[in-house]
Amino acid sequence: MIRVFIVDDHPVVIEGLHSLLQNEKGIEWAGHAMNASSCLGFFINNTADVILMDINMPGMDGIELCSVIKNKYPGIFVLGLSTFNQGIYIKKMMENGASGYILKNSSRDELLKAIQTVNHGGIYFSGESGMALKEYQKSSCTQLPELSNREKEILTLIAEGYTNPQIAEKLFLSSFTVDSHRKNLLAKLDVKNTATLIRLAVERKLI
Amino acid sequence: MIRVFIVDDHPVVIEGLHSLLQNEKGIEWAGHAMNASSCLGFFINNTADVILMDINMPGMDGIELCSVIKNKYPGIFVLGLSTFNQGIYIKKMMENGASGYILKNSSRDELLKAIQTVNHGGIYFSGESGMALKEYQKSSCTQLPELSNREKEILTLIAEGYTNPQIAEKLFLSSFTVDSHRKNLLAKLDVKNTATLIRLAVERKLI
DNA sequence: GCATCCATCACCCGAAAAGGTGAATTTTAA
DNA sequence: TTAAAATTCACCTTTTCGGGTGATGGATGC
Repeated sequence: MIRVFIVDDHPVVIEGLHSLLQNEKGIEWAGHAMNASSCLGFFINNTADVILMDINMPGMDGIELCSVIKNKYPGIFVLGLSTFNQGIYIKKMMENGASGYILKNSSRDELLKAIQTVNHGGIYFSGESGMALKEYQKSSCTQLPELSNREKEILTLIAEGYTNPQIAEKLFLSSFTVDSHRKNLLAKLDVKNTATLIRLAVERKLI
Repeated sequence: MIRVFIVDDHPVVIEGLHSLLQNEKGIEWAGHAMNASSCLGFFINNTADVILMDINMPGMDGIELCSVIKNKYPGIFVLGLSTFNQGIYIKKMMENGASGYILKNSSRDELLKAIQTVNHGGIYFSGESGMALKEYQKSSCTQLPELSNREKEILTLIAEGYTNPQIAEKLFLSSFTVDSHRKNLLAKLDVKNTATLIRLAVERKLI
């Protein structure tokens, strides 16, 4: 029996999910909340296995609530829930400990599949949101200024810990040249020093 | 109709999956291969929607094959398949474009669920492998030397691009002190300069 | 009580990075 | 063909980094 709790500020959604899940064997309706604080209040004296959590809510939003819940109750699995397919929110939700993400207009089968999957520790994305996540990750990479091959090459060597003279020796270049490329990298990516350069490069998977 | 292709060097596994899937409506058996090269050969003149791919194979392994397949045929979804629950392989497989991972001893239901999920672009992890992935990520972080709170604080500020004097000002410390912590970070994490320090920190999620 | 780690501060020195400016050649794209 | 971008090289200055060494007080733990 999987105890499911809902957090959503739209009564329609709560009702809809309730009617979808109420006759489902294996699923128990643990309760619902319409904002973050009443959700946290519920979990002081009660518990559940899976929380279906809206991302957009007044006050504390789903992303923050998710983080709080997972810190306090790591055993409860959170499934993100939203009307729209917004990669950036999906990503943030996952970074804050969610186990997956589904759309509110998902089919009953998909909803059940998602609940069952996350309930035993799995990760679930509905097809469209999985796509959106990949799209987002792609777009967040391509919106960066494009680097030339030489620049990428030098960026990689910087990340590997080589200094300008060492890179120059490796690539049969003057140390001045490497320095120029390095400065161009800082300018192009709009960062001030090696630390931020490498952080950006790793986070955006440029290397 | 989802066309499923299997790559596995164990005849038993192929037979087992075949009998599991052959009477399933919505699933079509596209074929099988027992090594990477015959798999690639198949896809020259044929296609499929989902490939169930063993991770451990003689010759080119599943991780490499997955990468090749996804480069040549991005529309085909790959589902990793293995007997054991090894986080590191799961992670590599995902980095090479797989859409998920299941264990060979998964239930028939789980297998179908996984195939359906990845077929429409979703991401699927069986409960145990999702756990293993998280475990791996955790363990790959904890095997690093532990940093003190002050060190973590300073590491974060370095990654944000602040110099020693700027950090000193922010934390009401002497610039010498910040420099000491910085050198300790380099020593503890066994890296030679800021570039490798930040790369490690971002990759291992220390910040 | 003593060892260990943390956090703090200090100094010397050489190497490296970063900011600025300028310029030649080659490649690429419009 | 012509303009733009990439690649290459050069020098100057100031700041920052990184290696080494050493010291003090406080907390923690055995």
